Amino acid sequence: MANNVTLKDVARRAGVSYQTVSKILRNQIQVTPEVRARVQQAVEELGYRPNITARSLRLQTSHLIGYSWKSAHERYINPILEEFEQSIVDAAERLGYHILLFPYHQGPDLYRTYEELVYSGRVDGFILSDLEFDDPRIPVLDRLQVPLVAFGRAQSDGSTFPYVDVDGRAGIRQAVEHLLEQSHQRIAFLGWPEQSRVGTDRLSGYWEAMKAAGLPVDPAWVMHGAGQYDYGYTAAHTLLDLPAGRRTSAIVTVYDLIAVGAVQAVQERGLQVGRDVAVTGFDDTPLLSYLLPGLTTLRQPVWEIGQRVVELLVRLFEGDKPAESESHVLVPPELVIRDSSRGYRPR
Amino acid sequence: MANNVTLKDVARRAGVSYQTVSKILRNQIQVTPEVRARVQQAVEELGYRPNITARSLRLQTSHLIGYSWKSAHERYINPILEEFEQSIVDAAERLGYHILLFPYHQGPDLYRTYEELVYSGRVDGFILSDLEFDDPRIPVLDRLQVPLVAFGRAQSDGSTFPYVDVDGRAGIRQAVEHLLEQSHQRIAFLGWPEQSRVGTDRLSGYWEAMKAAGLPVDPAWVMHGAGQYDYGYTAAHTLLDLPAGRRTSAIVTVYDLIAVGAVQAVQERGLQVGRDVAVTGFDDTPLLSYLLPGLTTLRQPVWEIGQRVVELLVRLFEGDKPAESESHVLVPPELVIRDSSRGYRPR
DNA sequence: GAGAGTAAGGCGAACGTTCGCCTTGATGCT
DNA sequence: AGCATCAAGGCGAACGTTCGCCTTACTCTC
Repeated sequence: MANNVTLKDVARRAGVSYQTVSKILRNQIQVTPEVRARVQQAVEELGYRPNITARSLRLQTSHLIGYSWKSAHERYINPILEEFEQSIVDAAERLGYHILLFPYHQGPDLYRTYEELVYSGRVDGFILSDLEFDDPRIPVLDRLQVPLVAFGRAQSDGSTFPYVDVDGRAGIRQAVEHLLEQSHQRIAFLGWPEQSRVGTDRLSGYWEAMKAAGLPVDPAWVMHGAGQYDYGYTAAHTLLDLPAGRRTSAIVTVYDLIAVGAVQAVQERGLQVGRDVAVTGFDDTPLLSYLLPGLTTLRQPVWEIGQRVVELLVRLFEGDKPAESESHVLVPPELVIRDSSRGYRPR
Repeated sequence: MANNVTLKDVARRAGVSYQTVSKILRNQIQVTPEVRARVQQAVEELGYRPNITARSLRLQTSHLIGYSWKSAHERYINPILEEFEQSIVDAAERLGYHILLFPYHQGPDLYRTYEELVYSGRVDGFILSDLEFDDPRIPVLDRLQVPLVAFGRAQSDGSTFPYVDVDGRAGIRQAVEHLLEQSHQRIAFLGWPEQSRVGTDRLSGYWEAMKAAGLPVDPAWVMHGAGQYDYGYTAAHTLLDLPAGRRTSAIVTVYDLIAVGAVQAVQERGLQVGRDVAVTGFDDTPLLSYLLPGLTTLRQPVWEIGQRVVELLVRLFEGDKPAESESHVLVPPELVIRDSSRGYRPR
């Protein structure tokens, strides 16, 4: 239970009215040094702390931010999210807010749940992560007219909520350009299903880089799949089965685990990763470095994204209407070059 | 910003006093069916939701639980925590609470920070995870006299706060017994540093099982180390270097990544894991299953622990004084038997 | 038909703040 | 001396609930 030292207690001890104490503590009023000192002392002696609930009621703001993310299904793990969470908590704290957990589980009463949280004054706004293609949360929150910033973009339909996202296109472009520098010419792309928002974004980076280099792309090189390890494994085998003239010497993937599957396939063929076939991943998954130390990959600037998401949201709370360029932010990932894409020797 | 439909608005439309509306909605009063219907209709039409802040102020409880965990250092990842977080959010929601994130960063003003949160009425109590040997949070929160339940135990000094923890001793005992059944006789234990609370707990499970089986333990078999992969790797090599009569045929470890290192060492010797040397881990780390599918390990019942932690905490809120056995709970992990401990053929 | 009992709902107060306006007394100016 | 000015701090009200007690009117009982 909260401490029960209130303004009135402090006031009584300091011999002033409690409203005056409130104003003194927030520097909203000028008083004689003696009075200020008396109040300060009373505060210390009694251990007074302003009651946040009362303040929230009066100010009509909870200083709480709801964080909605997608529960990991079964034992799948998203390495990104923990760092993101840390980052938003850190930024929120810095700006005087706290983060309330609010996992998103699909269901018919989605609207009801959010409405509840917002109309009951529980939270001032939301941070969403794990946005999906046509995420159902977006229309719901749009309708509620509540401040909201997302990590990631949804489908580009009418609603244009503010977001901060990784520039997957620029990332993949970097990866492909890096491979081109290593004098690869035939480069495959293991992407996600065609409906995937993130997947198409990353794919376009591939196209851009190939086009800029003036290189032709064999349709067989571009694949779309839903799995992780297994998908990478079988897709890589398919690529390696192509006739010599069409066979790729490099495989760009949209996710580390897909890359791991591909590496496995390459090795099973008796080929050496890097020297014979280059492979790149995406995310720089922490644990992976123990098991496959040499994977070239793209590291998402998760910490920075978290910071910017919160800063943007707080600006919205304050009634700011940020410019387009400030409310739709893309941050490029960092290419981490390791052995899986080095030392290519064309044969 | 919160909806601004209040009890008074509903009351005006329904033609009753607002206090009556409040009571009707919470079923604290009997009214004629007509009045109830009028009120219900007004609620629906206006979209009334009780203001949580006002309720909190009146009831002197925030219905918020602070969750304090240790920020992952650098790129280390704790696979357990995400599920734990999910679980406590789920349980809290079920019981009418929400979880407020409050990462624990070491520092001199630790006390101040917690005091702030408690005395300001921000949270009703705390859940702690990642307890360390002599965790600094414990005395602080002890002094604040705030309801608190931990996932894990700290050093057993005076303060005996409620906790729910994995029974590491029982877990390791299970693992060792399983190996004994596979007719292993010389079993090594790769533990954590001697000061580690969790480490000594798990070690005692090893001793118990070996003693119960009446088997001698060579001091060289029991190792303490701080690392992860590297530690497992070098420790296993050391064990395999022992003279034939003292060499172990099984290696029990306290953490999956240590086991992975050990597996690597075993394989480098040209030995086959399982058939020649058995290895077991701890945690059933999700990603690992992609890379080392056959590792026998102990799966922590994280979901169940989260549920029980919250239930216990809510009981404390309600003024319950749970019995010793209810407030110090140990849950045994589940032994997941895979290939790394099967098919032993003594030579 | 008077008193007691009960059901339905009204009313004031309180939770601990913050905000805007008001009062008081001292000072300055002409 | 008379008036305006200003600094210091008091005071009432409001934020939206919940709680306990009170009033009113109706029904039952002998």
